[in-house]
Amino acid sequence: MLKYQQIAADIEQEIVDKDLQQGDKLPVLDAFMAQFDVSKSTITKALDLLEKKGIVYQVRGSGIFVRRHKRRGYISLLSNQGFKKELDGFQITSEVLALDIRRPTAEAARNLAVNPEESVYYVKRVRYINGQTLCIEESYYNKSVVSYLNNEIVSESIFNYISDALGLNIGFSDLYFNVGKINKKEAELLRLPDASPGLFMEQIFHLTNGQPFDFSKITYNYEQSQFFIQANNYFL
Amino acid sequence: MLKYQQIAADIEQEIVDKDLQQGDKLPVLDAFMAQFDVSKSTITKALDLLEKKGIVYQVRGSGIFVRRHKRRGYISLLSNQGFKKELDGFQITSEVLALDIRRPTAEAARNLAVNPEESVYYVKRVRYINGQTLCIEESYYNKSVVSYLNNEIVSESIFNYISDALGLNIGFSDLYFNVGKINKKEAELLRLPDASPGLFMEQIFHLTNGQPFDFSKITYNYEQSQFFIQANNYFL
DNA sequence: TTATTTAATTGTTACGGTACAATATAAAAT
DNA sequence: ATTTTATATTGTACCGTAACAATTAAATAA
Repeated sequence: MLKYQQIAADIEQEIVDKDLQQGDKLPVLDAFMAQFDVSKSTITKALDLLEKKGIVYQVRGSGIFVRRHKRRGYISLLSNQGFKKELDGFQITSEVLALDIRRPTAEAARNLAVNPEESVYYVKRVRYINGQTLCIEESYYNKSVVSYLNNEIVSESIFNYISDALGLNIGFSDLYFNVGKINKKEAELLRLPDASPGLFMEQIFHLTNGQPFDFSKITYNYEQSQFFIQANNYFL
Repeated sequence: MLKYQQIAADIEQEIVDKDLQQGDKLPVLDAFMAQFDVSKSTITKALDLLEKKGIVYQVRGSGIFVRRHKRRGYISLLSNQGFKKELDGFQITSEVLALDIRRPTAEAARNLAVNPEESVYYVKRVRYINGQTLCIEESYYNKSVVSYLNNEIVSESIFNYISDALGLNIGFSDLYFNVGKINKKEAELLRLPDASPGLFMEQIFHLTNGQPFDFSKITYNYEQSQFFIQANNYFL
């Protein structure tokens, strides 16, 4: 792990350990320089990382402060790690409805930037949280990136598999969503009345080199869906 | 405007002018250094800014590439400028239903970090896009930041007023949302059937010094609401 | 041709330094 | 007391340098 990453992790851990709240002041730059025995620019880089992650904000002439933590139970749309096994203490489980290799839809081929003739992995899952249905998820994986998948990998975290087993780095994702009424099939899987409200999301994940490898369409149970985003103002 | 901001703006403009697409390669760092006659770290800073904004991504050993533009008609949740007058060519207008000074709700007081006894500005608006209802918006403004508001300011952009007239800098915002069914009142204002799907959003805007100044609750017309987010993977 | 190794390209980390701008604090003036 | 002015604090911009790591391209070997 690089110096600035380690320092960022240490500072973040300290915020948790000391249970610092929104607006609480952290030590000044010079203090961090002394504490970690690195140059000013390395500290600055660590703090910029924490700022991007929404952990702190910096005010020139004043100091470095803790930013608001998200409310409990909300899904952060910027963490970009797919689903984890847990969310604020709630267990997340998943049931695999389909796992096969097939021709992508035109839409999937476009978003994965693959030839429509070239077959891809297709996975359909239902996820549960706290005993309730959370969402239905249909994912297409670029086979030239994710060359092998099985039931075990899919029911665990695919993202961990890609990072750890394949040694690939997930870089960024684009996310589109809108709201509508779910259809009969979706209603059945989500155990909701037909035409209930639903959140429809499309997400395209890319490696750090820009290659898209995962195109997912997710339909959320509106009763279980609470989301969180932190935005920064990067105006020019 | 600072050097690195100007350079970022220039590069962004060039991407637009040359109509560069996802994956297209930009000149290398050394070329930018020569073009703008600045040091490497200034170019890096400009590119990091463009990366945060989701305009480009950088790959070590390979180059700097254009990132996907959002699809047309989607509202970007990270731009953080409130509503503009226009979205992808569609006119956005707004009708002011209420504008007064009152005691904040407990919720508003908490989110604005003001004393519940201390009165705040309250604004209720309906926004329209392309002749359709877009959303209902109830906003609370901290009076110690936004000391004066009138009908004209409110029906134009409050954010421009805060930036330009008051000389304040908007720093970051926290955004929460969930999906549900709209009630009778909301249905009427949005010109939708009762119990239609709706997206319910809460957003808290902060100045660069961390002070919250705007707490807004927005109910979106599900037929007009398409959203876009770009996420980056800042893992430690 | 295909695979492997080597070299060149290209962005990233980390250092050091100087000057500066925004804020906060202390001192002085009203 | 209140406002104004000076001073100290604190993060930001920009420069330059060196070494490094990931990728790509070229050269070599199988």
